[in-house]
Amino acid sequence: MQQGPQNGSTEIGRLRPFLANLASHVHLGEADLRGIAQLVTECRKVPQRTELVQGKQQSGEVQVILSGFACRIKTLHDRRQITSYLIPGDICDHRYLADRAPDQSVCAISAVEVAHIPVEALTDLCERQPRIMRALLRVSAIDSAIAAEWMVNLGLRTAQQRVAQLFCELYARLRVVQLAGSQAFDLPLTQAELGEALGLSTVHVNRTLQDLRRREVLTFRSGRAILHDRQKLAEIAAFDSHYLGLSDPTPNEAA
Amino acid sequence: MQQGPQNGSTEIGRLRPFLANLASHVHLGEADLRGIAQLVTECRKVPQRTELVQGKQQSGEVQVILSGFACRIKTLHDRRQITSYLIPGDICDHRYLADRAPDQSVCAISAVEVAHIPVEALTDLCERQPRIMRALLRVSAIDSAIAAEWMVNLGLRTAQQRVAQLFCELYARLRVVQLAGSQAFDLPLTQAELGEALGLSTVHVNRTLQDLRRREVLTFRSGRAILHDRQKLAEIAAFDSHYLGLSDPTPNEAA
DNA sequence: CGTTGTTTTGAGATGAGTCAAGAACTGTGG
DNA sequence: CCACAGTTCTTGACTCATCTCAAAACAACG
Repeated sequence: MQQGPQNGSTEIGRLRPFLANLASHVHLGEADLRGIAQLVTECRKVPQRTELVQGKQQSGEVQVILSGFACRIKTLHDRRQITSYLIPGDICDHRYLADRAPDQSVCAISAVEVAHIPVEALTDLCERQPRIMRALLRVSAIDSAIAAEWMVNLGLRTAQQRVAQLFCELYARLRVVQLAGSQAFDLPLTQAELGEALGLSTVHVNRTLQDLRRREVLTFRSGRAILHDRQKLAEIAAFDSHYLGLSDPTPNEAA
Repeated sequence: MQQGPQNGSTEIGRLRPFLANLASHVHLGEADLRGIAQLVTECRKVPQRTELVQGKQQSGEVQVILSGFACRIKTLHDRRQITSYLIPGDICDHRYLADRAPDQSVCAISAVEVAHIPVEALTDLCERQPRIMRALLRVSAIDSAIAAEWMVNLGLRTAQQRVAQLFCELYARLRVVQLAGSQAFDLPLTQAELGEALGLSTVHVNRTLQDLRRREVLTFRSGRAILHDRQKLAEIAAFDSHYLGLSDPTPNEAA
């Protein structure tokens, strides 16, 4: 299950979502991609419900989701708040940038493949390739922007709107890594897990989903989401994708 | 009102809160401080309720709060969500690190003094002084950690707990910049503004504050907060200051 | 086919919101 | 120093979105 560094191209294959994510913000050349791929020291599969990162525990490695879904979690008493969903291509914890221990734990929702990259090696690479540093900073900035949007969700939106906005967001993010079709995508979450992210009880998530289904806007069933009417969904959510920074990457600089 | 670069020491005086903030995470020497101070191109006072930063508008400058209070805001329809409070020493928007336009606007709550620092000059300085870069990244990481904690607030805590946690947080943060006494601090917010941050209606904030006052835990009145019983307040909030990263800075490296 | 986890339903409870109006401040100008 | 206008804070009464509890209906799976 553990594997040493491979020849670049194999790793590039596995890392595709991550590289796509980075490249969607800053144009990266073949050399950059290979450079990143070569830093991967380990690639492991973890079963669902496993803790990938323990809060308050520094590790010297960055973990990147290659496949499957995970989430960041904060716990209060015995209740959990999901502070973000991690999809393929996402970095588990951005605090490595500041050389700090994570303040949240990360938990696999489905079975997940993660790549490990030593922080030090990554930092070195960044020094040599500022483009890569920029890409990492942008990814991190977007992470913050998503957090802000989630605060709006929790603070201002109704249950309907929260669900709608979350599905809009996930659709947009999954498209970047080619994991969403034109109107559907896989999303291996339970309604309980949706509730933990949206600040709603499971029961209420259920009722809200039923309603959206009845209105033929969104169907979410057995791990698959179908957006029957994206227009309408975005309207309900008052969704403005701007915060996801999905505009075109800064113009090409080199190949 | 606008001022060119001054000799270092004057600027260091004004910038004290910012420098204290940075230095609380990474030890910085005199030279570092002076270096930062010299980058300030402008120092302006703005009246309360002024917009300091416009969302979606890139400016090439970082703004730092020197005195007074401000907040970041996201708007939905015509309702506002305050996504963070900015106190002296805080950076208005961290997206400069990623060369991106801010995605939130920043608004002065009280009259505020802000320093402007050109991003480019700052970036240059960071390249020469990695310690400074590290400090900036940590400050930004803490900003994210605060955001996560606010999500817990909005998603999991009751009105009581939200208010309690917010006051605990502000107390801790204000202490860093020497703006909180042992059990009281100035906080020029209205109850409505508290509500916009906490996801509560003004009326409910009012009732909650009254309750905390009656129980002799916290008094918040005419812009001043008195924490009669910090212990109790922290208990109510289930406050764990860990996320603020207030531990001692990494050990001294140079002067 | 029993076990376990997830989704649905129903019914009743409640925290927080809304609306509306009055009281208490704050600052301003005469 | 007072009167006035504009906020901000309080209160009361009523509504409502969402929660809790509890049990039933489904699914998935070895």
